[in-house]
Amino acid sequence: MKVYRYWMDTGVDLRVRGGADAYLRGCPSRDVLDMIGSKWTVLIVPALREGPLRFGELRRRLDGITQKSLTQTLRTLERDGLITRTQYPTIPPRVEYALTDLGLRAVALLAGVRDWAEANLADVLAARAAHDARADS
Amino acid sequence: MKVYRYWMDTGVDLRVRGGADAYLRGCPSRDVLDMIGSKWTVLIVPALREGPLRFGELRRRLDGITQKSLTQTLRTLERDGLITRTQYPTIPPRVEYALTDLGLRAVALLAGVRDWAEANLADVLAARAAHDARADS
DNA sequence: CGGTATCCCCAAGGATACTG
DNA sequence: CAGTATCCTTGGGGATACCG
Repeated sequence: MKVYRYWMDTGVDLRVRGGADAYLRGCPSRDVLDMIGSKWTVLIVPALREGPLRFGELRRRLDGITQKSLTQTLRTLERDGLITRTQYPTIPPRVEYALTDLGLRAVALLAGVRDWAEANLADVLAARAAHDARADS
Repeated sequence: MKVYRYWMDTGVDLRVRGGADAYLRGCPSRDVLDMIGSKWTVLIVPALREGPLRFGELRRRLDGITQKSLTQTLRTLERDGLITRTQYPTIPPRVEYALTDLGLRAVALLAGVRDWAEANLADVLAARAAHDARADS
């Protein structure tokens, strides 16, 4: 793990670690970015913060999501150890999803992203507007 | 901005703010996530931390990147106010890219993501391995 | 209720070639 | 040197239909 210590905060030549492809594919940044970059992850994980939810409850909360996308995202989150899936053998079936400790820590990460957005998004949007106003392209 | 205060840390019914589509498209989470989720942004922004770099220097540092992707990402970052582009009218041309204050603050955000990865990625990978080991699917 | 299975679209990003 | 232009591939995610 330590070999990646400076994977995104330094200017040193990254190629010294064995080639760009190896760097890019091996670097943990991809993993974590793919996780939080997933369209629904950022909504599902915080939604479970207050306690477990059933499949249908999640679907209603994320009103625009399709069954497939919800199932898919939940499976990935379960595989990555962020949530647990508990199935009760009743009829009709009842399935509950809950955050793990790791999932709870992910909420904290997302909170960091949220805080950055709240603090800086106005600047981003202003810069974008100013740039677009200079529509000399 | 305040209307989005709880865009990713609460369990309240998000639909109260006018429907899921409006929520999803209007929510700042998309903007910031698209920014940091871009494949090359997380490498370009920190690369400029030590000081300005020329186009070719960036390309060599991000060894696997294509000219198109580099140009594209730099244009987006410039539009969002994270970097500046300075062109010197010499022959051959010389173009330098540098972080703005906003860009510097983005480095801090990326550092937060990095810190999370360093602290928790081992758990994610372990969970994934354990899940895959139960290959009863 | 809580899924699978299938088809489809489209935008991000790579490969390649050309230029002021 | 620092790009633009063009073509092409890939896969995330939506729509729809069916199932234990």
